[in-house]
Amino acid sequence: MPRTLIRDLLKHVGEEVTVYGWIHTLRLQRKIQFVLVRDHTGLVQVTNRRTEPPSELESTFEHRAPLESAVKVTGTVVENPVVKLGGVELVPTSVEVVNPAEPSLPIQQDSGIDHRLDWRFLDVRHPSRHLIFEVQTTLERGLREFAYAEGATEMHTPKLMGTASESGAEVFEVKYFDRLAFLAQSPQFYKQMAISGGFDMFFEVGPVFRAEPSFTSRHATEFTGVDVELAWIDGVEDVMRFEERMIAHALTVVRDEHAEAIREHWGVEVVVPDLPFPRITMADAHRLLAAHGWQTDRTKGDLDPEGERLLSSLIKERHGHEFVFVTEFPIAVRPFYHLRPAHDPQVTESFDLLWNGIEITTGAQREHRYDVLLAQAEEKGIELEPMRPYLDSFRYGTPPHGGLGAGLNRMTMVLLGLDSIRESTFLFRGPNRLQP
RNA sequence: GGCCCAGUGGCGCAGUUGGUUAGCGCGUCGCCCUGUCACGGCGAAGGUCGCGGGUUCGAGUCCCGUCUGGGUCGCCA
Repeated sequence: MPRTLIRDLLKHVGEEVTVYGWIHTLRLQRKIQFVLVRDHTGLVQVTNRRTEPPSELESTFEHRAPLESAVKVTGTVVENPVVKLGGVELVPTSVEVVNPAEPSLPIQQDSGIDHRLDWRFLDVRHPSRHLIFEVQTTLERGLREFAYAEGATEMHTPKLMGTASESGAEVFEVKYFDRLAFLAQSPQFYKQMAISGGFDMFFEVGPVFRAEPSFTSRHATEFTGVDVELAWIDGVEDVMRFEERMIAHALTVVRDEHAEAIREHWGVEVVVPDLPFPRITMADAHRLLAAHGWQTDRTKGDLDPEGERLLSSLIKERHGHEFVFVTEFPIAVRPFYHLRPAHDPQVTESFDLLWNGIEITTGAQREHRYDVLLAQAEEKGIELEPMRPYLDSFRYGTPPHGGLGAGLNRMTMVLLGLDSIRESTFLFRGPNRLQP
């Protein structure tokens, strides 16, 4: 029998079908057995009346199909309003235990996150956890769809690098035959090189590695980055306009496809944000926050996590908006390749995008003039020779450009209101976790 | 890395000012139960309370050390 997906059973009332899935719940009574079978599309109640003598099928449920066993159930789809789950039930004619689970599962739904991560494959079988990754797929697809429609080329840049790309301190070293290589902490240099290479719009979704021993609910040592780079821009505003439209599109797709399931499983309403997103300069953000009691010992002018949360809540109060672009970061907290505006050389043409208090993006217009780029790198005390190939790419007509890097797992976390990036990462990598 | 918190049967937790056989829920196993839908009922198995040391007549409980994990800060997406 070919497979029928559980969500499609209503189309097959009265027919004999076979569903493939896992034993979700067993409710075995004297005269009748109720067994919930789950596949990735839903749950169905398998209803089996006991017979005298007991059928093969009956004793299978009784003794040979522990919870989470993989099964194929063949039976007739019967409409029955008494059944709360979808109003249909499957009256089985045969059950094949394809692969039994061991009795007594190592985790349950309310197990701690760390323990669940040890048994992640079991954890993500649960419908609400499964949904996280369905949503993340749709979110990624929405972002990609938009970029494609705008004319982007999706590129794939190396994750092995011969030199540390930016700061050096936060990259992983790996053995590379008889020398050292580094894991890419962003496609930054490569995507700019693509702009120099004549690609008008660069798009990449790929792994990003950070050797930061950060112990927070929003950090990982490996995560999925969404990178965009745009050529021939007139200013950083073009980058922000691109991103807000891209996010609004992606969230529209997510809402259309998952709003109901997200409400059911996570109690969250998917909000498609209005355009444009609110914007505030870092200087204004400081003034606004100071007026609301924010105190910081930071001297360099960046926001701390508390400042980010407070700013987001103030913006939400004033504009009813979950997003806010913070612009014009001071040069001290930005890398050498960010463009400095003529009107104020102490700031950069850059931004962070906050979503409900969490930083999900950093973006900027880049310095495309070779001599200025060199001067800014030297000013930051950066060794030039190791990044010669990058610097050389600016010597032959690089157009003005800018772009952004966004964290896909962070976006999913904020979207669903999850309390940790561990939840929105299938197999999390952190300072204390390399397995599974 | 700093600070804070936690570690008790397979899982989630309780354990009162240190005091007999360390409880509860879920799960597991056995028996019972005419439609359940968080199914229900009865019974059973399963723990040297993270590890090491100390205080005490007596430590899950107090002290020191250590390991593991969580939260937060720094840093960032």
